Amino acid sequence: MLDIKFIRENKDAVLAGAKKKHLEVDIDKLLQIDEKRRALMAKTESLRAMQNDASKKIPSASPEEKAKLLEQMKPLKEEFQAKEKELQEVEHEWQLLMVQVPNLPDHSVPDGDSDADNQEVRRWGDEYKAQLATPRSHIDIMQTLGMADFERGAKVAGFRGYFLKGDGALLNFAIWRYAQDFFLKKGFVPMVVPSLVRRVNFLGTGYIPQGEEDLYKTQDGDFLAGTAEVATMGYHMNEVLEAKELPIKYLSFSPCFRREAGSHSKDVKGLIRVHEFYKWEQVVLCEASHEESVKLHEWLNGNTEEFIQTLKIPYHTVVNCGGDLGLGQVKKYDIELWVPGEQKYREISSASYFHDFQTRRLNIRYRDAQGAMQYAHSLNSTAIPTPRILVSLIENYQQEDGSIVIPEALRPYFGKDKISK
RNA sequence: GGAGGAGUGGCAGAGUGGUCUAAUGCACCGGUUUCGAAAACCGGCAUGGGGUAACCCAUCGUGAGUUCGAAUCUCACCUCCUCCGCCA
Repeated sequence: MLDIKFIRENKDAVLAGAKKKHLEVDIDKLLQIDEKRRALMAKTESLRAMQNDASKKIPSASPEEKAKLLEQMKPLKEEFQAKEKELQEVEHEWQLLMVQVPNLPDHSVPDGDSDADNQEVRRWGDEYKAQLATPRSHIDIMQTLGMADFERGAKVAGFRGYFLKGDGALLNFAIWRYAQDFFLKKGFVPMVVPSLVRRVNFLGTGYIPQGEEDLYKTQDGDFLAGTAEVATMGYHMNEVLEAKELPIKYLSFSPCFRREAGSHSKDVKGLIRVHEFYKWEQVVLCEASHEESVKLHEWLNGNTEEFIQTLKIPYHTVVNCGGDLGLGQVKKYDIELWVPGEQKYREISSASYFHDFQTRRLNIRYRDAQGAMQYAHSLNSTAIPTPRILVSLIENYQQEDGSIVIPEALRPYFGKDKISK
């Protein structure tokens, strides 16, 4: 959410930002409602002031004066109640419009419509790309080596269901434990966070109202989160943080659930796009400074790049174009790993910063050096998702004889240097 | 699942229908004192909104209600605590 004062004073910038993100937003209507809201506020407040004033006089008034005051207040009260109801309705309408206003993208975000227009900013590890004439897909390799079972996955869990099995399951655990050790050296506080969380957390992080169709909902009205970001951001909701404890850095683990509504025909096989997966997520709250946000954004993305480099998996990093940014994001980097079976890069990580867009909705503040309340800034980035990372790992490390070599960095966690039949 | 208790500013905590403009303490900020610090003392200090300003309005878990007037009374919901039951 943006500050209404900012929207009033920077209407053109807000409109330009929405246009860059290819999002529809009716700022004129919002400002019109805002005008109406403020006028009604002034009216109800003055009526209430009159009522408060009369109420104050009553205790010390004589019986005659008291009767007179009560008589005078009758019409006032009716008017007051009518205005207040009207104000309530306008406030509601105002709120609905406010949560639709997108955050402004950074100047450095390229123009573009979709992920096809994202721009490569770094490429690394071409020499580690699988050099086979006809590389096999991870689906083929994993099934042959007994590492995954997709047919029974579909039988048990339905479309996009999967089982990890044998070395597939163990490799998955090895990656978690390696990632844990690697990222904790960077100074994060580790957490295991809920995936089943309340609606307010999704509103706060910006996944609702716009992205509701991609969430699983329970009969109690709660939702299953698609990322640990939701619960981790909710953790400090309605709190005033100590300035000296900033930046707060969490490494959160959780299962993630995504309906993948609207992607029914995409990536229907294998581990690229599944309804249920697991993820270590980096979440940061910092002081309200653009420079600090930018610095930490680069740092978060750098952490994941560094992790991928230790695994020697070829990747490139793209800066997402305006049309590929979410409502609250100021700027986003995606890290995409090379998938030999498809001969293209596929997303593994996403690092974004939001300024105070999320913290304003979640009411997460701190007191600055001058003693004034400030909304903190928030950022988040994938640390590592499983099982998706297995796709590139397995396909790039496949050998001519159908076996897989285990990346050196993982061997202490996996216990073997090779998976073969 | 059953019974009882509680939710008040950054924190602790008083307040049970009208001087609540929310006591008090801690924390924090400024000052006096000091070579400097601690302690002590003095002063300041909730948040949000509207207004050029004086000032006004809202907020005591959330929402509705009763009342001229609600932190205080009623109802619903949320959360926490204690006990009983069940259970990994």
